[in-house]
Amino acid sequence: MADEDEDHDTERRRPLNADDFPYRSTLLANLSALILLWDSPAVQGQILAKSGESLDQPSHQTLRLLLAWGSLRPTALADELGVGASYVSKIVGRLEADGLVQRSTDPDDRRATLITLTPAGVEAARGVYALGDRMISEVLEGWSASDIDRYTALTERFVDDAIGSIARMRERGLRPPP
Amino acid sequence: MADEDEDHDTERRRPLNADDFPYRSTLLANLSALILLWDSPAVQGQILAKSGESLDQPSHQTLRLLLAWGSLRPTALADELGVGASYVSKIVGRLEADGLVQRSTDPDDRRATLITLTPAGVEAARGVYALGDRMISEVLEGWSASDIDRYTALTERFVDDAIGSIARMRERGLRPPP
DNA sequence: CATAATACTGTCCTGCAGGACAGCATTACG
DNA sequence: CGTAATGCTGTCCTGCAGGACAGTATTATG
Repeated sequence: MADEDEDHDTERRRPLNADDFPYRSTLLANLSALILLWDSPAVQGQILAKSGESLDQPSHQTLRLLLAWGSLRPTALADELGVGASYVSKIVGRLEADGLVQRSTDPDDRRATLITLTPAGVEAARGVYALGDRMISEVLEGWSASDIDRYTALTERFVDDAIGSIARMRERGLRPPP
Repeated sequence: MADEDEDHDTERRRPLNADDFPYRSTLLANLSALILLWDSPAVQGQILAKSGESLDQPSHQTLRLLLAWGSLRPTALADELGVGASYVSKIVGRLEADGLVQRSTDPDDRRATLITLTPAGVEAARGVYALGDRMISEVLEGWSASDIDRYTALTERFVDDAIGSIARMRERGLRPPP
């Protein structure tokens, strides 16, 4: 592993050509590209490497969810992750053993459990974002303050609206049209 | 399955509280939220259901990558997906059997193979995005045309810059700092 | 107060994601 | 022209993701 040629073929790869995307706007194409970029092993590998080595993907996702939504019950978590309850139980068990989350009985319904991030868990969850934060800073380097503000505000609005939209989609139910 | 109570607990869940995110801006938090939303089983389930039933997740991802980047060689694909070459071979084999992609020898290096979407594959890959497109339309329903334009342009710029940034990150290598 | 329904956990088990390796082209190097 | 390096595919194999199910605690229903 001495003189390993590292420069891949990034150069020859043409980034998204908007003409390939016959959509109402190029917005979806770009949002998708964003997600592809974020999900690429280059980025995810870095992130997992950063965030306390031993976090497997579901734990990682769980921390993100807890940071985003606050305390959640295992069932909600299972819903969100799309896995069975017993599997969630195991994930949470691991995270609890690592001292990243805490279980407590829901005072409203003492059958239920609330999963909450411990301070260490918040730290870890934020650590997950640390690289992203640096990346974003780097990306925004050439931007004017007003462009940043504008983009931030629009993204915020978009996310708010999207949350509403998805909630409506859920209410409509998931059965596909006949 | 008669009177199944479907309304989850969407209501009680407070969406992203920006104060939880001690970042330079709320941008990262919102971009992350966007990705969490997109990755949620509610959305992904819909998308997979739409797009010709039988697409498993890696195939799905492969189609997205091919649509985004054009023809790719299996090694590049393996790189991008973060899996081994032999596994890619299997995925591509399945897609080829379904008539969605086509293998051809790379004229530049006849050892190598180029994977390209067939017309049917392009169709399928676009189908993957169809729901997203509808969702975005719905989300943007209340937006003014100029806000949409502004947001689209800013997102495009952001993605372009991010692509550059990630390319630079790759060149720097992936070794974590000591 | 008895029975049923809901929320979680622990144990057991299976399928298959996905790597290791060998094999077959093609190209690069001396 | 021989030997090594590179690109892909097929076969074989394993680990573990993650479900089914039974068990326990709490709450709802009549």
